[in-house]
Amino acid sequence: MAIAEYGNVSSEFKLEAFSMRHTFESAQPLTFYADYNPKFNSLSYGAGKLFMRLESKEYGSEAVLRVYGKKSRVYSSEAHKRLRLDDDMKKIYKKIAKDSHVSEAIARYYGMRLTLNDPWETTLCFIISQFNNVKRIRLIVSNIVERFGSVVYSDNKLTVKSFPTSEELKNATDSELRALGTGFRSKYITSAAAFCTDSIDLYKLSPNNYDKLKSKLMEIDGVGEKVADCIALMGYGNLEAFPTDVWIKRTMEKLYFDGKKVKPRDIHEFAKDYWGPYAGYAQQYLFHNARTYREDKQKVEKGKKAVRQQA
DNA sequence: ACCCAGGCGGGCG
DNA sequence: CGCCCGCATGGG
Repeated sequence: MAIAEYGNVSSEFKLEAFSMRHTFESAQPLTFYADYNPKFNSLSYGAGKLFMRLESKEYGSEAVLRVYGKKSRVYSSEAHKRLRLDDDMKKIYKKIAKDSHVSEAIARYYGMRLTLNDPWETTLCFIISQFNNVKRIRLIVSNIVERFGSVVYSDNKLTVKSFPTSEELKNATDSELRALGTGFRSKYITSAAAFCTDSIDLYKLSPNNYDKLKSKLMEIDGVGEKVADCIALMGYGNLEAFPTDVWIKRTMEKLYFDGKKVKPRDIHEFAKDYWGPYAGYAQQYLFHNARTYREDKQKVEKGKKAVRQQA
C-alpha cells in the first residue's frame, strides 16, 4: 500500500541516523502488528484511536520522515514519541560503541531506534514472547488485534484496528485465546488483563526508577525478570534495562565471558558497568545483529550461488 | 524424526 | 534462595 493514498502530509521530520527498515524489522512491540511495507518504506497501524501512517525517505545517513493525517499536531507528536526522535544517536553510539562487537552492529543497522510503546501493549506482547519465536509472536499479536481490536480506519481497500486494551481483553475466554495460537500463555493473558484493569495502573508507574519499576511489573502474572526488562525498556523507555533472552545470553557469553556459561545476574552486572545508562540500546543492537546477521550472510551466499548457476 | 524459539511458575532440596 | 521441569505450536 502506498501510504500517500491515505491523506495529506501532516508533518515532516528531517533526521540524522534514522532507519525505518531496521527499526521496524527489529522485533519491537509496534513491529509485531504495524503493517510495514519495505517497498515504500512506509507503515500503518492503529495507535490508540489514531490511524497512523508514516513514510520515510533515506539518503545515506539522512532521512525525511513524513507523517500523514489531518490533525497535524496530534499525529506528529505521536510519531515523535513512539519513534524516540529526540534520541541523540551520535551521542548514544559514542557511549555504547566501546568495542568492535557493538560498533559493527551499529554499522550494519545504522539508524535503528528503540521504540516507545504503550505499556499495556508491551506487556501483552512480551507475555506472548515467552518460549516462542518472533515470527509466531507477530502472528499471535496480529491475530489478537484482528480479533479484539476496534476499527480506527476503514475504506473499501483497507481496515486498520487498534491494539485491544486490557479491559477489552479481560473477558476473553480460554478457548478464544487458544484459537489465536496463544497456547499455554492464554491463562497469563486473561490474568494479566484483569490485573492491569483492576489492580494496577500501568500508566501511573514511574519510568525512571529501574529497580522499583521492574519489581512492580513482576507482580503481573506471566511477567518474570526478562519480560519485565523488555517492558521497562520498550514500554517505559528506561534505557538501563537489559533484557537477557537466549540470543543475548549466548552472544554475551561468547563475546564478553570467554565462552563460559554465566547467569543472567552476571550479564546484568556487566551491562550496567560497561554501558551504564544506555545498556538498552546496546542490547537492541546486539540482539538484532545476533538474530539477523547469520541470516543475512546466508541470503548473500544463496544469491551468489544463484548468480553462479545462471552464468 | 528432532530441535529450537525475545521464559515463566511451581515444586523440590 | 537456586535448580529443574513442563509447557503449546509451528518452522527449519
